[in-house]
Amino acid sequence: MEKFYVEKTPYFDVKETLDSGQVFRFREEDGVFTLNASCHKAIIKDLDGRYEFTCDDADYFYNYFDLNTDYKEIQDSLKDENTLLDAVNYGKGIHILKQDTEEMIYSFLISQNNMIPRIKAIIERACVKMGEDMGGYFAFPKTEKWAEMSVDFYKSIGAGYRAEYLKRTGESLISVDLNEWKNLPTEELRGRLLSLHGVGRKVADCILLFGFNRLDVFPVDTWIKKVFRDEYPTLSPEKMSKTLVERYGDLSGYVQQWLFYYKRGQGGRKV
DNA sequence: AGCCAGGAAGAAT
DNA sequence: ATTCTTCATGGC
Repeated sequence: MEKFYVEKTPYFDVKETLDSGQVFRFREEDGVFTLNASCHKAIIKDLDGRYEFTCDDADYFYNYFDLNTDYKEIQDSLKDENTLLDAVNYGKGIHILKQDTEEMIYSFLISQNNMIPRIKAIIERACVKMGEDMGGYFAFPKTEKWAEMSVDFYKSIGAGYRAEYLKRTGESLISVDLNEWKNLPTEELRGRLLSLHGVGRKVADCILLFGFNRLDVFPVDTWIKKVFRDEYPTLSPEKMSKTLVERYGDLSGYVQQWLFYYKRGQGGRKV
């Protein structure tokens, strides 16, 4: 196991980052976070002023938590809008994680029309039953496994009507090299994602943001709709997303995450 | 009982 | 090209 330390600042907070709905495989016990990402594991402790990361791969998690990006500069460059400033202040320590592409695809297939605690539970069961045993924890299942298991199996772990999406997307991705997709411009990459059964605009944008680190996207979910329904009452979710990307440009991904976390927190979390 | 949750597919218009 | 209906599941 490797260790590294990161100073706790107003611009980086592990709890806010993990709890902001972009990642599902973590738990908190007595202020200690246990996180699984792809085939990796990290234990993060808040030691009175700095974070201690104990993990299998320090380089992986340093990059994963996006610790080379200056979030103060990003926040300082945002427009002077009341709601946005309140949202940034509320989730000031959120970073956009650089997560595994495959993990984001299957995770956000499961996320649609679902609740975060349930999403976490379904993914956990999938990892336990499908993922490689890493000794004490399980890796996120690979595409070959998602293609292999049956629709009935996915229903048995609680996926509901999304079971077919998981099966068919697994079969589709067998013949895909996702590393090639990483070189595509955002628009074209979104098109590839939309060709997957069960991936619509919102899920595609979440995969683009969290799985490809594309910041020029603005996922519009039920919470973001609440934020902008007064300002854009007639826009469909897709047009709302396009409008917001025009408005916030390459900062769209950050802005979306701050607003999502703020609105969901204000609206009353269901844990 | 009905509505909601990090929505999308398929059908109807 | 848009709008409507249906789709599991569980909490409230």
